[in-house]
Amino acid sequence: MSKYGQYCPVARALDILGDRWTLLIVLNLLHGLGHFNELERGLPRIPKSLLANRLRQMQQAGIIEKRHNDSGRSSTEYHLTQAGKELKPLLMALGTWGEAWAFSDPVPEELNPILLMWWMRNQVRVDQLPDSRVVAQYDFHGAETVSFWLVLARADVTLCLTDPGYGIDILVTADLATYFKLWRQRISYQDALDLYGVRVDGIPRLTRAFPHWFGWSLAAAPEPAMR
Amino acid sequence: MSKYGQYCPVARALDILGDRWTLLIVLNLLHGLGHFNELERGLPRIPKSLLANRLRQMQQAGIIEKRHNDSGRSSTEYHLTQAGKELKPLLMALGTWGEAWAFSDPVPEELNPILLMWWMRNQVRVDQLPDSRVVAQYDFHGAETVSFWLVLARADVTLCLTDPGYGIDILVTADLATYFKLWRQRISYQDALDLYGVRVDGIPRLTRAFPHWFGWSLAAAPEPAMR
DNA sequence: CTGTATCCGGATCGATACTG
DNA sequence: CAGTATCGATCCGGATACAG
Repeated sequence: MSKYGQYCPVARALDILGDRWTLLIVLNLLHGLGHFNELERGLPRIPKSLLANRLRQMQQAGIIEKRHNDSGRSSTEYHLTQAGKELKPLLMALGTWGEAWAFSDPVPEELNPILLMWWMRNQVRVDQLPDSRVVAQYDFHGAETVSFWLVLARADVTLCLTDPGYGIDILVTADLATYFKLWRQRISYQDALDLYGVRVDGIPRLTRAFPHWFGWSLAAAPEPAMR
Repeated sequence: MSKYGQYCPVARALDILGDRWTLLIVLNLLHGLGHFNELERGLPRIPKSLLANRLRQMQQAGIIEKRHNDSGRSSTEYHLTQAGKELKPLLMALGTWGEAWAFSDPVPEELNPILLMWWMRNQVRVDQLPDSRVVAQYDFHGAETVSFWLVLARADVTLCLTDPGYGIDILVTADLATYFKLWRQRISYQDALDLYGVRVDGIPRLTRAFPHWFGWSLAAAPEPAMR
């Protein structure tokens, strides 16, 4: 047993939550990701076997439950129980502290553009999107230049690693580290455009609306992600 | 490196705080324990070497600092930095969640009476004590019967494993598991006396005051620990 | 008494490969 | 899509020894 053996609420909580990856899995579940492979995408360095173990442990601890949708083709889904949902204040406290005391500029190992795109995909506020589908291309230049595409529609948001072929409505061009900092609100949207060389090109109707399409689900108030 | 490699405030916070024992060390520091051996007493299962490692890491992470009191004989003291002090809301969130969702009755391995006595010693509100020294003897019966003594004075509170020899002013008799639950406020002081066989004997002036001598440092409001 | 360093067996983690 | 299996590297727990 890897337990603390103390009759103390904090120690008891850490018995359940203290294992590596556990709280990051909860964070992903709070963001609405539920499938095994979705979780894996959000936790790039986790071994599959460890993810499977953690999910089993978390189920046993009563913070998540597994649901089998036999009817639909995408079968298994993990959901937070009430106990799991009530971890949100804890995750917010962690995030607040991390922002204040552990959030210097990104280091090279953290500049994984696919993870950034995945985060953005998951934070799209579909209710803010225009009626017709929008394709946004992101060109990131950093160590090397890479491109990704987001196909934004109310019914579904898809992240593509190759041009989906519908034509480009919005072209975002940015330094990768800069865009990470923008996404994390370390710099404002206006400063990103004015001072940090981020470009958002397309017809004005779309580029004006663009910064309002992304949200910040763990923030207390549902503010625009970028402003 | 045992880092998550994500540019995310939560992941960054967990890079620093996620190692085993780290948050429990912070908890002890928040309770005012500062010496190496005090921390060791509050973390009964931690290897000395691991405690030394963690303190070094925490120092490097900037959440604690080491102070050498060359003048006094008890040399080194560890203190929380501002970053460390601001972990208090996080620890409180952990405690709140743990109380709500992970705080069933104690299991036998958790019934360490010395740890309980140590917690009580550390939570004495010296300002509530009477002017003259009080000796309280605790007789715990559980798997076996054990006794401890608390010498309570404004200037100093001492935990003894043998009778200090000043005479006994207050005698507390209780089942060990029951007293743990009382200490953690899972049962009220009144119920402990009326329903759970806890006895507090001595002259009325002292036994009436007794439950107000202990505090709950992490609680938001400085309420009496037991009522 | 306080604090640190070292050693070792076992548990956990990380990376890769493989399966239904 | 949703996992298992395997294996070397790392970390943890416990004991012991050592220095101011």
